Amino acid sequence: MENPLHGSGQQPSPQLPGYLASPVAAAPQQACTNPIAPGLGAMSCPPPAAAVDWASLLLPCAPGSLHVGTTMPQQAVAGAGAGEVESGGGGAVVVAGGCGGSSSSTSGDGDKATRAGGGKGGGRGRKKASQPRFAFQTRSENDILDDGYRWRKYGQKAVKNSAYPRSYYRCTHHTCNVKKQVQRLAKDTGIVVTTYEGVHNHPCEKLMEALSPILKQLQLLSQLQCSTNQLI
DNA sequence: CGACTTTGACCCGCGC
DNA sequence: GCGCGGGTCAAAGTCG
Repeated sequence: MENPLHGSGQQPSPQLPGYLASPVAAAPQQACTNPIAPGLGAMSCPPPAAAVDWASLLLPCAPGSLHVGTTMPQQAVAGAGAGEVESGGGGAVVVAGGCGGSSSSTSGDGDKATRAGGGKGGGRGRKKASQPRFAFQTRSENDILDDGYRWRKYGQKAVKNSAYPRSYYRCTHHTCNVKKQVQRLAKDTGIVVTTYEGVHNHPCEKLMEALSPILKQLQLLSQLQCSTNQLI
């Protein structure tokens, strides 16, 4: 569910699992509101391997790559800040910050990794490294959407003007600094707004699991072809 | 026992 | 300068 780009003719962002970008059937009980990725509402839905955009998944982030779903029927909101993701009900919204820090909606004070301040809370990474950022909505009963990556929750905050809290997740991969925020729309509690920030610098785990048997078959085929050529 | 979630406190940016 | 709201940390608790 989480690739807002697919279907727009754009190359899906590498940081989002390509299989989620595929127009696969949604789970029966989950009507995805994202016309670009109609299957993205299905948390329990296994990756539809046949429809995977493998190439995009394995690509590293291309700074400056497009993140906005241009074919969205609803608005695309620049700088999807927290709580800024809204739309007329039912429609999907894709929000994009610029890749490479070109258009982050936040104050853009740079990466304060070496922030002063000790004690509890000292050195907290605060806003806002300019990371590529996009948000989108899915209609789902599940807040947590299985995008193929592993996430660790590191915070939850009550959001003003919303009965539902916002949850903060971070990719569990050691070298990966991707974060995402998950929040239900106040206007339509059936809609989950997910905001990704950053770019995965590692392949999707589930993708690799799905790929491994295919790769093995490819190896076998390649070997077979080699031996066939030798015979000829 | 490691990985993960919960939760309160802390810090920072921004608007007034 | 102050207060608010958002984002993050980290200790404690939970789970497999």
